[in-house]
Amino acid sequence: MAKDNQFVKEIADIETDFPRWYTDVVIKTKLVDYGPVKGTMVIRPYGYAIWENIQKELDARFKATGHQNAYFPLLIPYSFMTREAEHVEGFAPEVAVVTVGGGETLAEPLVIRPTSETIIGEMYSKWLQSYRDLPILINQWANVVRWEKTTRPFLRTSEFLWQEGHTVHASEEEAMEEALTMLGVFREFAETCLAIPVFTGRKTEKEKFAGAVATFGMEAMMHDGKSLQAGTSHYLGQNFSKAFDIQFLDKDGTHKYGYTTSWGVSTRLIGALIMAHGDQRGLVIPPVVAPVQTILIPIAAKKEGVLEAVEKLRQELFAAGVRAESDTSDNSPGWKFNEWEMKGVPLRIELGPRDIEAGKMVLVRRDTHEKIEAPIENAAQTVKALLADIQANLLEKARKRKEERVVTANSVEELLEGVEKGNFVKAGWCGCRECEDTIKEKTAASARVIVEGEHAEKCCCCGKEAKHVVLFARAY
RNA sequence: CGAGGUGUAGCGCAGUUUGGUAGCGCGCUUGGUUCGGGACCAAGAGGUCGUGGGUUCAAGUCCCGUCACCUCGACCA
Repeated sequence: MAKDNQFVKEIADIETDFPRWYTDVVIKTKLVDYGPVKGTMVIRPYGYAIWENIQKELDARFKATGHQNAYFPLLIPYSFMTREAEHVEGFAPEVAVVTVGGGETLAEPLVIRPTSETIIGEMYSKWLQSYRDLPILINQWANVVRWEKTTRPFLRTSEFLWQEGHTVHASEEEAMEEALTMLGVFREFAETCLAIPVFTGRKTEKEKFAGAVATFGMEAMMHDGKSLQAGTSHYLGQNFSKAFDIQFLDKDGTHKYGYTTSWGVSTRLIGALIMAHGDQRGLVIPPVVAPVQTILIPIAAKKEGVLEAVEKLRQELFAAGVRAESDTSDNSPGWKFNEWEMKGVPLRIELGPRDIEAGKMVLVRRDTHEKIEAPIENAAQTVKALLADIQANLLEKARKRKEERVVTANSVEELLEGVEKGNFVKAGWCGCRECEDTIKEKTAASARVIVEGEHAEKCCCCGKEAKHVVLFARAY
């Protein structure tokens, strides 16, 4: 394989120095910049455009499953946090608290939301009267703040953008179904739009959301074989409905507590797609969410007719629904090739005097680097077909890696060997916390999800009868 | 929170060991020639060396404090 380093001088080696590669790429491609406050990031236009595309796709899916958008306040009375015991225990260490407003010390401190179960629960208790009001199916697009100790752009920041769905149902079954449905929506979205195949399943007690009865997670395999939690869906049972008095009068004339769920994905998804698809030349953005799907590069731009031909082609593509841009800057073509490859644009079109004369264009795929000559006629059709093929190819590549890099282990030693080679490891587990902690301690791997429909004889740690097969991995 | 590292022009760095006029590359501005994988020539602009104090005739350099960021670990979307 050709040395990609000859093209990219300014990005750390992706195989040997992956963390550094990541920060190099997100900064140099202008996805983000660091904010002045520790752990904060500025999402720059190129990064925000990816988020907008993610929002658009997800929002359509939420609406299609019956949800409506709303917006709840950023500031939450501190006392709300303390109403659900596990919840406050989990979140208190990382909340930011406002104590002064208008120059005066506040009577009650206000929490900047780390998540909104509490304030939304408070409002739902007001809104819910009758079984006829159910289900309540609301989503909000918002920012949240969690005072994290170590941070990295997109993956963990003090403030991040996300969506959080919060629903109330009349029965346990219905709420559980909702939690699983939304997990499925996340999964389908990840595969269709981000080209990231994921593992989904229930989380262990240790890993579940603070205040949930059950948490279901979506885990994605990154380039280095580590796992990234890319989304979660929680079945909250009656924990929050009891803490916030979310009751309704049922058909039988008695008051009952509702069953609630919450589910969300965040700007971390941008980090996920970077670390899932990127290569030595930089980003590789799946066409569905790419801010620029096709970049047109004029060759010998000052020659007569070149810029005109490029602009005509760009407009034609744009009219056909392709996010196409042209780079008419003074930089040399070679510089532009590298720049736009680093920025992960799925498809490049080179158009020079020779092509124009021959009625052709040169297309170059970001995923395979393949050069293709095609007639300028019907360009939109050609481009759309290629973009679809690139999307499919990225998913297929990721799927192959996901399948190849899952191994099974019968002992902690085997588990360690597996994760050290950059694999996900399936192993039997007795279900006790001690074994989970021991495994974490000895292998630096954590239980990502419980695998459904598979059985193991023994716990890989203590040797007792296994209750579950668990997927272990080192995680971000 | 533990260990290590870095703060000097927009970016990347040298200069600190041994105190003595603030440097280099890239980028930026102007003009010209170029253009199919990071072009070239010429002329320019740009810095209270993270920050506060101290030592000294003199501090980017030495001493004390402090802040921020990065990397690796323990906890989290």
